[in-house]
Amino acid sequence: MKIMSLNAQVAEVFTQIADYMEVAGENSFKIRAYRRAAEAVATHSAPIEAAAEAGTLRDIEGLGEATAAKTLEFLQTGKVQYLERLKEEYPPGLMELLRVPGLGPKKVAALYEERKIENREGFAAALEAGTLRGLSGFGPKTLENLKRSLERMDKLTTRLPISAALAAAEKLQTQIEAAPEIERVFITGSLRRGCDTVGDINLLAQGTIPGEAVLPSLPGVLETLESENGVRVRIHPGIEVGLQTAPASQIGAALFWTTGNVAHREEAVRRAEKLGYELRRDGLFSHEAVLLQTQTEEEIYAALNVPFIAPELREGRDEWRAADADELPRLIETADIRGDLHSHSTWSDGAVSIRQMAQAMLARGYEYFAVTDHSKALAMANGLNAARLREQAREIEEVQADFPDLKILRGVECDIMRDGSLDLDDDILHELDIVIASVHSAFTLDEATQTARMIRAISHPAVDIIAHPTGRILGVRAPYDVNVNALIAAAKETRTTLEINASERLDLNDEHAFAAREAGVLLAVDTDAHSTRMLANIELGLLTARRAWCEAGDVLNAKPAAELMAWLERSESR
DNA sequence: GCCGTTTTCGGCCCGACTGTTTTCAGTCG
Repeated sequence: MKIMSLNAQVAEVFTQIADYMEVAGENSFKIRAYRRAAEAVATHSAPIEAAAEAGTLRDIEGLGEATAAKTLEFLQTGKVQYLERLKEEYPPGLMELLRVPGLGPKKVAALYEERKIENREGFAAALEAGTLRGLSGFGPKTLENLKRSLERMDKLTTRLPISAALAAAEKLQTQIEAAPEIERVFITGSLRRGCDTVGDINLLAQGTIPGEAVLPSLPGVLETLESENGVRVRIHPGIEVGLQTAPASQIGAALFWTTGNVAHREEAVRRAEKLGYELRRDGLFSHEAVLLQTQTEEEIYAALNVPFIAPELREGRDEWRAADADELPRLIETADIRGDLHSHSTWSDGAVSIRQMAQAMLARGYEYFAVTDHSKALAMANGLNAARLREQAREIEEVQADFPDLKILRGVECDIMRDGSLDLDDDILHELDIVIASVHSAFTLDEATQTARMIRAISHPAVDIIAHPTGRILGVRAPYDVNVNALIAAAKETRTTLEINASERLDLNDEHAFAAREAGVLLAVDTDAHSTRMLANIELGLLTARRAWCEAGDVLNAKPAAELMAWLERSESR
């Protein structure tokens, strides 16, 4: 479930072609070419339709004669015949099977050709019935692992990741605000609270015409649904969007009401009652039913005798008590972030050079950033060994000379091996300014083994940050089995920082980050940027940090450069 | 299918792990 730009849609076409070709057993270089084309279009910094119009598609590296032609075909007709033919040849359900960890193209082809299995349901049924025994390549252990894989996949969320939801919501916001008699549109609900995934998108319009007059006629709306309040529609490709409207005199109450969550709201209603008020969607009323100030949310909280409670805190957790005690955190903000400590360059699998990344970091107003390319175990990502890291140091030095106002840290994202050892020797690790360690393999270890593996890495004196500690990718990969509380305890003891990875991972999630912060573990909010446009994802990480009640002091990369360097040195000598 | 300071064909293409097809094919990142 994704809201997609044309770039993303074209990229999706190429990815699908590549997937079908895998199952068809096509030449692997051809498949790679389509995957590269997908990557090229997805990360192209301008709308692909602009390049198509200007006739410059072929100038995009990774697009050649065939892929440029297919891009044009898609932009003109909304389809690519080549893909349509592949879809006729193979059941689309096979592509879903390709996503099952442990099933690759060869096994999926075997399931289809030897057992006529066409989709995940058929596969699950065959696993259950034991009819796969005797099929070449499907021994008892493989079957057991595949069963575990399916169970793990069932735990995957089907909710919309916040990145896609925000993009969709902001687009709708602009469209609705263009309507006459609508003054302003607010994003509300779980999206406003910064939840990492959302079930639907809720909007609130300040205006005098009902939502029914606007929302159903917008482009991309598939159907209009039943709704008690306002109007609800389903938009392409299946997300529900609700729109309520309120006049300016009621907008504060409506915003408060629709933002939720329910527990937070109910407590507000109870408190209002105690004070002799009635808090409703359309305002805060006294006994005499006189409308009190509700043009802003701030006025509602003031009437309830507490300071304003930020949307990210409204989870019915502990925010009312903290508000009573005047102990609400001064939540971290974008302006508090001084740098990004996790980024990639073309030295490994990044899309841009160190120099380009430096320019983008400076443009964001950062004081510093760390170049943290992959280590050698991630061979596919062209990970670096010690020799290449030393070579890279020379380039960093060159770039650094041209950026006097930006401290460039020499770092690495070092793979944590299966046994918890690191992929690089201590001598090179100690040469670096900063070492991030992370897991990119053996996701299926049992919890005790996985936890011990990671604690060994956390305890390594050279390791400063553990990146994406649970390995999840929203909507793609469930977290591996690991005891996060044990990781937090180990991080606390060794003064290791845990990451809130602000990409499509949001890992740590808000609850784990909350626990880490409570334990006194420092967090790093990093984008793991593989391109300059990904630097904007810092906002998503900050929402998670705010949901974890983080103040600037809880976040490593909110420290000024000098303090950061001092912290890194201290941590080196621990 | 893409690409070219190796320029229009012939490279691209890594390395670990795992289970099983008992000598290596398939999968993963």
